[in-house]
Amino acid sequence: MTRRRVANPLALAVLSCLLERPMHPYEISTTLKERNKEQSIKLNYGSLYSVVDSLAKHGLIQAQETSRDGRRPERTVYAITEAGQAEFEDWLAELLSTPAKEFTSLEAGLSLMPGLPPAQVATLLDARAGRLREEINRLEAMHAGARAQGLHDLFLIESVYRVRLLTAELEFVADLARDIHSGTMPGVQVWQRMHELRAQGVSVEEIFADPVRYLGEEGRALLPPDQPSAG
Amino acid sequence: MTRRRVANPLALAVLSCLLERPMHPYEISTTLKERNKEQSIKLNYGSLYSVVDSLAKHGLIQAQETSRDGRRPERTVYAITEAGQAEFEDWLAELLSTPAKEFTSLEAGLSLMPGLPPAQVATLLDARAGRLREEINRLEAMHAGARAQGLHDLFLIESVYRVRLLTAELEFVADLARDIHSGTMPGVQVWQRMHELRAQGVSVEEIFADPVRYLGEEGRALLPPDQPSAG
DNA sequence: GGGGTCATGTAATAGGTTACATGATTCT
DNA sequence: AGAATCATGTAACCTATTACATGACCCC
Repeated sequence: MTRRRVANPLALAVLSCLLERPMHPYEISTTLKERNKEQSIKLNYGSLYSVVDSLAKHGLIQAQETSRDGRRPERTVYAITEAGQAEFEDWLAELLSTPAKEFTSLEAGLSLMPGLPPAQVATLLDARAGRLREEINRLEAMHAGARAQGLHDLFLIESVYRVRLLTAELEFVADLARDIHSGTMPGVQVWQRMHELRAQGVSVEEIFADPVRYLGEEGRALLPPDQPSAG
Repeated sequence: MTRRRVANPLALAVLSCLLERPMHPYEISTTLKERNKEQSIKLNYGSLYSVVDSLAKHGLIQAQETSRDGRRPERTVYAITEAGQAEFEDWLAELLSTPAKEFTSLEAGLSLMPGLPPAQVATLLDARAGRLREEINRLEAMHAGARAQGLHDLFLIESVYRVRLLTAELEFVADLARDIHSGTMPGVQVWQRMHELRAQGVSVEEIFADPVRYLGEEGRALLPPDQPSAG
C-alpha cells in the first residue's frame, strides 16, 4: 500500500493553495507559476486535473460551485476540507523531516560509467561542469536581484538550497574529471585497457572469465571480492 | 515528443547488462542486484518486464530463444542489437554530460515550508539532520569495508557521489534549523506572527489583503515586489 | 512432508503525459 | 481581420506499480 492516497507532490501544492482560499484548477496553476513553485514541484496541466480529481475522490478537497464566465468553459471551484488540512500538515512535516531515497540521473550515469572509455567520460564530465557553472550563475544573479528588491532569503530558500546542491555536484564532477584525465586515479588504466580489448573484438565475458590474463595483476580487482584470498 | 523512445533509466541498465552477453529478464534483475545497481537505478519486477518489452518493440534488443528448464516458466533470452549499442552510448553520454532538472522532495518541502510554524519546522529539520548523519555513516562504513577488500573507488563512485550530496544537504539543513530556532533569520518573526493570527481565525487571504495592518512594517515584504515603490 | 523462499512471469489497475478542443481576447 | 495567445478543460494513450500465479528447491 502506498503511503498516501494521493502521492504526487503536486497534490501538496494544490492543498497549499486551497489553504488560502477556494480556487478552480486553472487558477491554482497560475498561482503556483506566479510564485515560482513550478521550479520546485513539477506542474503540468494533465497531471493537475488528475490530481484534483483524486484529491476530491479521497475527500481532501471538495467541489464548491460550478460557475461560468460568458462562453468560457465551466470552472469548478474547490475548497480544502478538514481532512485536507490535516493531510497537508502531516505530509509537509514528512517531507521536511524524512530523507527520501531519490534517484538522480547523474548517479545512474556514474554507476554505468565504465560503459564508455575513460577519456570520453572525462570530457563529458567537463561539459557537465560547464553547464553547472552556468546554471549556478543564473540562479545567483536571480537571488541578487530578488534581495535587491528587499525580499528575504526565506522566500528564496528552496532556490538557495538548489544552488548548494549544484555547487556540491560541480565540485565532485570537476574533481572526478581531473582525476580521470590525469590517469592518476587507481583503476583508470584497467578501464582504458578493457575498452581497447573490446575494440579488438574481445567480449566482456571473456575478459571477466580470465581478467588476469587480459589485464595483468590489476585485473585481479575484477574478481568477485568475496573469496577470501588464502594467505 | 519524448527524447527517447524508452525513457526509464532501468532500460539503460538493461542495455548495459546485455552488452556483456545475452540474458533473460530475471537474470538481468539478479545481475543488477549483485552489482548494487539498484541503489542507483530504481528496479522492480513489473517495470523490468515493461521495459524489456518496450526495448524489444523499438528494436534495441531482440528475443533470441525461448528455453525452458524442467517445469520452470519459460525464459526468453534477449540480445542487444546494434541500434541498442548506439542508444546505450548516446544515452549514457547524455546522462553524464547534461544536468537534468530534478525535483527533490526536500526542495518541494522547503518551497511550502511557511505552511507550518517556524518552531515546528526547525524541529523537523533537526530530525532530518539526524537521519542524514546516520545514512552518511552507514555509507562511509560500507566504503571503508569495500576499500579494505581492495576495491577501487571507481567501483564505488556513485556511492561516493551520494555521500557528497548528502553531506551538502546536511550542512544546509543544520544551518537552516539553527537560524530558524535562534530567530535571527530575517522574516522568521513575520512567519511566526502569521501562524498566530491564523490560530486566532484570521484567514491568509485577509492577511495578504492588508499585511502592514496585521504584521507591521515587516509585512510590507509580502506585497507584490513588482510595484516600483515611488521615491 | 509441509512451509518458506527462489525462479519466473502475467494481469489488472492506477497514475501521468501528450495531444487535442474551443471560445475569448489582444495584437498588428 | 487573421494570428497569436489566454483561459479552460477532456480524452486517449502509455507507463509503472501492485497483486497474483505457479512450480521447484531446500530446510528442519
